[in-house]
Amino acid sequence: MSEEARRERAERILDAAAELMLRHGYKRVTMEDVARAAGVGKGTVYLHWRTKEALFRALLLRESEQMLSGLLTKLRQDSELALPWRLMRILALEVVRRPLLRALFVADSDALIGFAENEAVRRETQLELAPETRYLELLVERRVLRGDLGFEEAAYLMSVIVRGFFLAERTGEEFGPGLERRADLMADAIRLTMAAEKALGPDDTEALAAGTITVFGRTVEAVRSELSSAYA
Amino acid sequence: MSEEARRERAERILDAAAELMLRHGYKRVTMEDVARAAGVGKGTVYLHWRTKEALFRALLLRESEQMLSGLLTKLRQDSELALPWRLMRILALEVVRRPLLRALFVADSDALIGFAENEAVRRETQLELAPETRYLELLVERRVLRGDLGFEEAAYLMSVIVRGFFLAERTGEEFGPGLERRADLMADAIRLTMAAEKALGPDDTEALAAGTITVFGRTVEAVRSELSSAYA
DNA sequence: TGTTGACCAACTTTCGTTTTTGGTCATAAG
DNA sequence: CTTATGACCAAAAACGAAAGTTGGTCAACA
Repeated sequence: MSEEARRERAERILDAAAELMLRHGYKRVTMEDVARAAGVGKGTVYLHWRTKEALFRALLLRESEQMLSGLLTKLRQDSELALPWRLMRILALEVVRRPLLRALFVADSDALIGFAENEAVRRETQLELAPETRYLELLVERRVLRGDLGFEEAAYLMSVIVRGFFLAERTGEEFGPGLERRADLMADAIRLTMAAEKALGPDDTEALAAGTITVFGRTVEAVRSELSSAYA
Repeated sequence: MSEEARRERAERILDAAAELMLRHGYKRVTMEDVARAAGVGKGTVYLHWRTKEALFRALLLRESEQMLSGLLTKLRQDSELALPWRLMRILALEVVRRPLLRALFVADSDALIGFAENEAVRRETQLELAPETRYLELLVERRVLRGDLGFEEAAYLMSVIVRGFFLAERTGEEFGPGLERRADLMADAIRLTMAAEKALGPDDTEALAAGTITVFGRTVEAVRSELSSAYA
């Protein structure tokens, strides 16, 4: 079978799995369901992924890959997006709008019951895959942030605000401000709490963008290479 | 039996319940355990509280009452504490330092398993008992906050930051900054994101403090009156 | 009048049985 | 020969009856 055909089949299986996972949740979906929905035999699914967990992990990785690719494209078009308040805003929105990623971050939906319970799976799958730390280091090095914030303090603050945002998303629409506005408010919170007194010059912004692209580019590469094992 | 003796007995039962709850958690503690530890018959406990849930609810209310009383005392001594960044800092620290309240807010400890699961219990027991909304209205009226923030937006932001803080407390000490520093950073986040451009004058501060004392005073009164039913 | 612990219905835990399911592999198809 | 499949199996999950607990009551007692 050609590599291309294999790839297509893997995608078809992932599509089927995504559909089923959103409808019934990880636990209720059996490997046989997935195989049937994808129009292949059960054994065939195992030619692509060694275990059920690996299959659904790939599903979330694919979703992350798409999101990060989109992010990188936008980042290349507009360097200002590398500023943390811009980047976190767009990232938050992209995550919240993709049901599977939303389920992973917001940890609310039933979709992941029995899957993301597993703290190990979660930690790994969430894009803690690397970028967070390196990106923050970048921000400190480039003096994007208030000078009196050390790396760990910056990491703590970012975590409080961003995770506070996702936590709030759990309760859904019971807040007054709509989704976009909520994201704006979170972005403002980051900027006002963490931004250096003076704005970055154009050159610095470019440099930051370049670094950010590198960091996230590496992550997306790592994600892709993990995914590709299912294709070839 | 004298009112005073009743009160003492109720306190003794609560002490026993607190001790046991911290050691074994809500579910594992039986009413008989509590009665035995308090040196009374099981029926006697039911002379004070109609149900197990009511007993443990009272426990958390008593804890809240103590915390809020302390807060009010400090607030009367220093009007500046009425500013949200000062108030939330001290409140967060007081909560985190009291094991039972900590368990309630951080929702991590095993102590509350089977009790605070119950979203109803939780919502009511957390000091959402009233002050949050009124206090925020006060802040908006008194122009303590940025003028471009409506009430709902202010409420949203406050919720994101404060709940983000408590969420972070869940993971314990894995963060770099120590507890006090974490509280400071949260307070800064509130001030920088939400404070009006210009600081309040002394008179305004006094007025805000007075209002805040009223709001929290009412809450603490409500808590006390709920508690007193168990005494008399 | 105030207190208690035996009592009971309702809930939870336990444990043996049945069913389902993730994963394998001998076989069939190409 | 390579690739795909579904019958098959051990292990895990779901089920359910029986045993054990526990929240709450109240007749008896102090």
